[in-house]
Amino acid sequence: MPNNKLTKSEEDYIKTIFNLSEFGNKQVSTNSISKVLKIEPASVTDMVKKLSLKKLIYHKKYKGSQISKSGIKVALQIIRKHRLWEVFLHEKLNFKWDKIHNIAEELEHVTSNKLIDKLDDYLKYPKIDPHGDPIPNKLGVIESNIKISLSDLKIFESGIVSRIIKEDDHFFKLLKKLNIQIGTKIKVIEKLEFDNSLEIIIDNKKLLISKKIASNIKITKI
Amino acid sequence: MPNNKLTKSEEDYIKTIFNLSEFGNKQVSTNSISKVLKIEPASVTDMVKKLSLKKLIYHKKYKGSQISKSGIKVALQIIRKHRLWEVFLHEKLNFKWDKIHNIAEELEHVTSNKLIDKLDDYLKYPKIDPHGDPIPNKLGVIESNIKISLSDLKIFESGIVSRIIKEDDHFFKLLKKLNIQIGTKIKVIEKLEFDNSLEIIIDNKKLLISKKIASNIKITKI
DNA sequence: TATTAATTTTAGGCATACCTAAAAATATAA
DNA sequence: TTATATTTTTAGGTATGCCTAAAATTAATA
Repeated sequence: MPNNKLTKSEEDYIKTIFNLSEFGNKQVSTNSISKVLKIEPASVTDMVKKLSLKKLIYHKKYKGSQISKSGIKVALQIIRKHRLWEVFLHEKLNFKWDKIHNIAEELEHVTSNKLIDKLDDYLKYPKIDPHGDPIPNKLGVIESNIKISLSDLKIFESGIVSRIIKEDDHFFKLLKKLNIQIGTKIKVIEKLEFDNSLEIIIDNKKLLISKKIASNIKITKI
Repeated sequence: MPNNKLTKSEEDYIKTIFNLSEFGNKQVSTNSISKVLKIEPASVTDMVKKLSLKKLIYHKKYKGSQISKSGIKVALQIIRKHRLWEVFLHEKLNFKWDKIHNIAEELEHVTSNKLIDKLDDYLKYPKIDPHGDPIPNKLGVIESNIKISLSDLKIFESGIVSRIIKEDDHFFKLLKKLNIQIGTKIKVIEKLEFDNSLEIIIDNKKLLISKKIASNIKITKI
């Protein structure tokens, strides 16, 4: 039960731990949090203790952190805010989809629940954000939809890009150059044994992408 | 020249000092800042020193603070953000005009300039916010319009309510009860010598309001 | 298994932005 | 003009959220 309002920092940690935990199932290491948030491990330990006291996560010394039920609840609401603001920025203010993440990162910490519910209504209750990520509803429920990683597609299978996992400016730029965005149709025609690169076809053009790139792109099979 | 980004606190102080200074003309006392922000005078002194170092204000020990040119520039941009968000909340999200202030108070600190310019465009460059306050443009320029206090109206003169000065929930509720809002037409028919109360007519109904109420309502004469 | 390497935690510090209590300066009133 | 009241500042303290360096624990490897 999250009684008190959380600080921006606390919210950032909860969101990160949730994202790393794969829906609360995995233990999350101090180091991994440190890397995502670019905060030293020692500082992460401090905060992780604090969140543990607030029962938002469970933490055992040297054993990593696991997000609690109330932690998940909190995380889903932050993610809801983030993604609704992304929809707003993209659809209403005409921001390019690769520019919205950083701004939404700030807007997600604005506290009013009334605000986010009215925004949701204004945007007509969207189900996914411009990156293809699903938007939790007011109760934190996410409508499930089947997505797999592009790197898990088999040879001669095709799919529609529905989500970009790594949210990073460099990666966004790369995708732009490759003409890959949400909605793009991709067919895999070869998987190289040498380094697991994928040969794919987009708009009738062949190109080669690394395993790392492919595993950061989620698609829905067609 | 404001080089570095300001913290939320610094922005709150700058805005407050600007508001108290009547467009940079008046010295602002440490006590008055303390009262508006509900922060102890000793803490105000700390911050005022800091802002002075950043050349956003001039401060002489025991003599009060005066906002500088670059301070005014900063203040106008914060005010611009605040009022544009108020327009958004009122017009797009259908918030009642007496509910928007607190939310805008948070949104005004979101940093992206690109965001606020796109919002301005989306809202079609509004000139006033839902309280009737003018919105500075990108360059900080405010379109002037002649407004006087309702308490300065003479007997048998009329005006349209264009601005509520005191931003306070109790006052908003009172105005609601009196049926006074932005756009309301008011005619003064009597000024009582006893306590300077005003007898006014709204919608053909007579009522009595105190000097204090009247001086917190700005109108444009008609 | 013993040693080395990596991870995590503890301990002690720092900046921000607030606080209280007391001192200094200024303003007001007798 | 002197005494008193008010305002403002100084001095010292606190919580938050970060840091570095070193110690403790766990993991990897020879």
